[in-house]
Amino acid sequence: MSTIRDVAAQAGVHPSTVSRVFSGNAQISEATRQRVMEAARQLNFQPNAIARSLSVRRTKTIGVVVPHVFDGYFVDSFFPQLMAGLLDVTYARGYRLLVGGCNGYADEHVQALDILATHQADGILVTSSRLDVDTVGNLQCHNTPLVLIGHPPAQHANVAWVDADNRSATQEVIAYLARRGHRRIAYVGGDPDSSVVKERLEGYYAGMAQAGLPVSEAWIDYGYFAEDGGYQAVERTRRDASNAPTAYYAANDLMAIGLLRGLRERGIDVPGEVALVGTNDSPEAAHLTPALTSLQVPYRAIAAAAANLLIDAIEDEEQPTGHQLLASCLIERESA
Amino acid sequence: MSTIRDVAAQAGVHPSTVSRVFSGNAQISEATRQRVMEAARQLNFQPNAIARSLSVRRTKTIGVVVPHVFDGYFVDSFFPQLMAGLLDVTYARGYRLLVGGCNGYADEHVQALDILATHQADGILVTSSRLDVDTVGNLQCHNTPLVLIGHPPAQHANVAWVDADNRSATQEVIAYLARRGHRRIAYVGGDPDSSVVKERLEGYYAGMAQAGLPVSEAWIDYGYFAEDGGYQAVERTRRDASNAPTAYYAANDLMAIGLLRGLRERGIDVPGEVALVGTNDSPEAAHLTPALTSLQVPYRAIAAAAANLLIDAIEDEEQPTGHQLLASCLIERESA
DNA sequence: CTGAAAGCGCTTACAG
DNA sequence: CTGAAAGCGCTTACAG
Repeated sequence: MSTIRDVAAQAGVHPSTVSRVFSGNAQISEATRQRVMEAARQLNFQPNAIARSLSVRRTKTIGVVVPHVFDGYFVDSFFPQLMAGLLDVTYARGYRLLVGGCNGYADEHVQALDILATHQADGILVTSSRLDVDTVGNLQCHNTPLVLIGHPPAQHANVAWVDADNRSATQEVIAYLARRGHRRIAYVGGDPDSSVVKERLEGYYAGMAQAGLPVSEAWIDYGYFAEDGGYQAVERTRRDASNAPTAYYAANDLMAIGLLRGLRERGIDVPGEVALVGTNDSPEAAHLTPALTSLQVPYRAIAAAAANLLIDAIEDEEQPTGHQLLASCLIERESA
Repeated sequence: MSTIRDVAAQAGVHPSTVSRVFSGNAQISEATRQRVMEAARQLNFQPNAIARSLSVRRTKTIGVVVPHVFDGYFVDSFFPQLMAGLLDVTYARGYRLLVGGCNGYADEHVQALDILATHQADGILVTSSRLDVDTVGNLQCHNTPLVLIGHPPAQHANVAWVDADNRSATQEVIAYLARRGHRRIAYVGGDPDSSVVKERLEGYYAGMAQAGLPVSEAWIDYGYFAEDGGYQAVERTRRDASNAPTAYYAANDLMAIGLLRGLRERGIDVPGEVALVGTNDSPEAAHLTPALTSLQVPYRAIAAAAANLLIDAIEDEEQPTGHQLLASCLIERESA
């Protein structure tokens, strides 16, 4: 690989001149620009991005760590939509995306911290749904720009974040179900430690309260975001036949599919006897029988908004601030 | 941010000593290691990865550019499985993944070249299904390690690649259909310029020939990998009712879903009157009615194998060589 | 508009 | 085992 030096020699100019023609923003006479470009072409020169990054202290890269910790992470639509939104804006704005893997929630934070601390990226997006106070604090204390996808812990109201309207959207779903005459509505929530699940649970309680409906603890279950978890929730929520739910809200479609299977096995007709609403509008939702009514969460738009917030901050050389709550949309199909 | 200098000052040693304790592989007395670590802790020091990269000429990053050019790219299971496989091995081997977007096939190659030329990554994975000779040549002439996911053009037999057994797997599917008594079998292929589609078409012809079946041009159609393309293929392939196919093989599930819709609209029963086989075993395949028989392509394993090949080459400081052909597996369900 | 120099923050032969 | 120095390949005030 040739360097700026080689090109300079070839073109008969100083290396700094070569640097100037490649960095774009400098006054260079057309004649020398030509000479330099020609020399560069001959030597097949392209500036080394790493050297440039070290010098300008900017990598044109944003980091994200993906927590493929639960079964089905790469099957659910969350991940591809997240990447899609991130790539939409990083590409448009001339950035690249540095993706790190991890092997659990704790490690997710370690990896994110590592990307920040070692300056591998100009800023970082954190998607963890299990953020604790310390983690956010640690992430913030490197003053590299940081934006969360999801809500921050209450103590860190100052970090920038963007999220879906989990609480109110869930509340709306419950209201929708109540309007259709359901009184015993179950909530199948996924990982109980995740903040989304907590927000949705709040929305569930709010929706029930608003509709004047009592809540039985037996209706609240956690399917751990997996198909089998949804399946098992059927058994657990229907032990007392006289108190069995007539409607289920599941916090992702995978669990809704498990619920559907469990209900079908018991000969319970959906939506005839029991209504079912999933979340995420996964590719399979439209193709189930009955087609699954699902709460579509705008992950792609959320990811894009987060990336924009982050890049804005990077380019303005300040910590990102503010937050955005994007609206979900209930896709009504046949199951409810 | 503190640097190696600050830590050296604090610990009363030379900067090179600090470097040595952090680089791991150097003889350092336990006493000075302690002093250095303590100083680093106090100053919250972590080595700057960019500076290190410049010095060692290694980024511990591999690049990939994702071509979200066709409708449904982020819906199909190819993309998430690809990322899953890549993350599995990059994570395990201490690498990160640098992902670039692009806005079309031509740009895909520009981006890949850019990542290489600017040394942003130690090696690159190319997933393009529309590789031409020049592109591969250009990519190779930077002698950064390169591995293709998919077949190389014939002229570049020396690049390393890993792919699914597209040709023979498709041939097997045709044989399977022929064994079940089908004689008029259609091929709905996706983007005709993509190499996968060409390989599958070869497999189709081979399968038909092997079964002693004539092929009618009317049975070959391109759905451009989109649901609607599959839908439209129904009309085009059935103009001559007496020659209408009794079985369809579609090169992805999205198109198979479109075919299913088109057939249903015409009152044609699947699998009663017409058999249908898709490709990729997308999440929705199992949940369609009838459940879709689909050729499962081991994308995650392919991506993992490619990443391993690439990282092996990077660490051995040589161009990767060889290739791997991973077996697909027909998931038999109800549609065929 | 262009050159000469110092610097970005590490690493690593070379001595001792 | 540790220090002093040169180098990785750029950028960017500072002069002129």
